[in-house]
Amino acid sequence: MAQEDVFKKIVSHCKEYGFVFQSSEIYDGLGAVYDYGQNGVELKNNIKKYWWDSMVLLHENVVGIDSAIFMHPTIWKASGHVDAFNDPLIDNKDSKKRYRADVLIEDHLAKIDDKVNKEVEKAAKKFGDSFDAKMFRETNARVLEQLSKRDEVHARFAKALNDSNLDELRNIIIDCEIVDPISGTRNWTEVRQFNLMFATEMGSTSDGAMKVYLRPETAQGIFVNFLNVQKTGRMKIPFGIAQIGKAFRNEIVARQFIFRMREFEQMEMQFFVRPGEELAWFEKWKAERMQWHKSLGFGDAKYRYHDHEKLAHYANAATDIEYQMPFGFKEVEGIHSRTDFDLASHEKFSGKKLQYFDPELNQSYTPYVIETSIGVDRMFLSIISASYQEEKLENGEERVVLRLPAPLAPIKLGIFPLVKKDGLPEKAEEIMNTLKFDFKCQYDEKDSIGKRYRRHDAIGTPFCVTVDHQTIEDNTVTIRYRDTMQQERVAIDKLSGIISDKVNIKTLLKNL
RNA sequence: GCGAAAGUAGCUCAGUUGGUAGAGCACGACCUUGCCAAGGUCGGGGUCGCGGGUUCGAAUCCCGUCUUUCGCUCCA
Repeated sequence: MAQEDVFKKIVSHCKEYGFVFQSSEIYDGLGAVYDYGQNGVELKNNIKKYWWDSMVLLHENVVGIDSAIFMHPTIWKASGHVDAFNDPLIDNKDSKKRYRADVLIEDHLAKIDDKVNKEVEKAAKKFGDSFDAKMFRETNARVLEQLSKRDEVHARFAKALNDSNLDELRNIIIDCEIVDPISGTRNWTEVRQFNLMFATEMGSTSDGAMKVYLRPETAQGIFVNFLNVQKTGRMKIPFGIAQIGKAFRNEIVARQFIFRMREFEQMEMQFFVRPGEELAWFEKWKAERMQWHKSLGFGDAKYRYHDHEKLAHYANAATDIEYQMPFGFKEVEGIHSRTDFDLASHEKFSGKKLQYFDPELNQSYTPYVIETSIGVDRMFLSIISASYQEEKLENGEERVVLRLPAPLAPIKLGIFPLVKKDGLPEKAEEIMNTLKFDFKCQYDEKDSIGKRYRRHDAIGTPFCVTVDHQTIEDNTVTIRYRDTMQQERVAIDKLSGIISDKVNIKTLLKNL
């Protein structure tokens, strides 16, 4: 089966079995926004718990917070998002290609500069050591004109950028007769601004409302609380702050199901270290995070690192952990060495000192930061993709089974009476009522027993028990395993012992 | 945003040159059966994405629009 078909089936499966629904579906949907259904939310919560516990429970020096989605707007100036998330874009109508208008102009100006410089060099050769720019200008009207035209465009460009004047950017492209490198034409659309941050207003308009953004990442909530946590928690460097929460990006193109959404959830941890020690910590977290993924048992070959060659302005090392999705290897988690960029920038913009006094070194410094940032929804997709299997059975039939790691499964145990009479439903309910405090159980008496097993295969339930007539006599049930489809007869009071360990997040954590 | 394709029941789809909408699965009730998607009877569910137009009559033809998917593009 082609990979795209597998992906389509996974998307359908997610809807059919209550994992993921398109947002606002009865109103034709809302682009690139999705809702998690009754099974999806359980799986997602389990993923979050696995991450949270691996960070906060297993590391004495990592604590969590839950910061607000709304933050002071200046935070996004300090973080660089206000500038970096604003791209003026223009399309060429012939080649159908899209360009950043400012990059187009910059490239053009670089070419002109190059050309003028060559002319100057040529003249320098001709005039020898006695050459100077003034002399050259006086003797070469043509180049003089070029120089002045160049300076004029540079000035216009700088002003247009400063004013965010989109029309002027387009005028420059037209006036400079910039052509599309592919189509070679000058058939351009308008320049449009794409702001990747969602904005809303806070405060009543009569008082003068303030424009606030929905956070495009959770990390800044951690940075601005760095001192609060460090002081009140008496944290000593090195230490980390973890957070799980929603983030919002107004993506130009959001595609591939829940892989790229406009509203999504992140699990981020910022780890504060001594300057100079950041690269060693970067390597440590890089390895540790990979181990977290591999512990799910989907096969090590499904994961790889992708080291960044081109680094963002704040980073001095960066890597992605990629997972082999049905549509190729894709980033699931990013690990970045962010230097002191964020804390230093917030110091500058807020005017508050964000430093740590290190008693061992007997000095204060702005800590360096290693960030681990993982998309919950991408993780969800990778787990569903890895777990979804269509199996050919010995009898020639096919079954669809979600081989989720048991601790992540939405339902841990299906409880069925073999028939809907003879007191079997009552007995099944009784078992349900004793076990439901320990893990998520689901009772089902509808349809044949085989059908009920298959329904639970489809949502990844690792265990099902069936109450039959023998149960009434000797208090034993059959337990049926999802992966092998094998059954065995066990005493009811042994059930909890058999299942508990296998479905506990602890089981995953102990592999780390 | 550009280009292409698609949109009919919860799902997968059929629907003839235009004549008031169908199947399988799923869902609900009951009967029979009882360990791997059983059989039977009955039943619920659709203003055919939405809005206009042509026509005596539109799921079907025309225009517009919305949404989705894929490609381009972008991606901290």
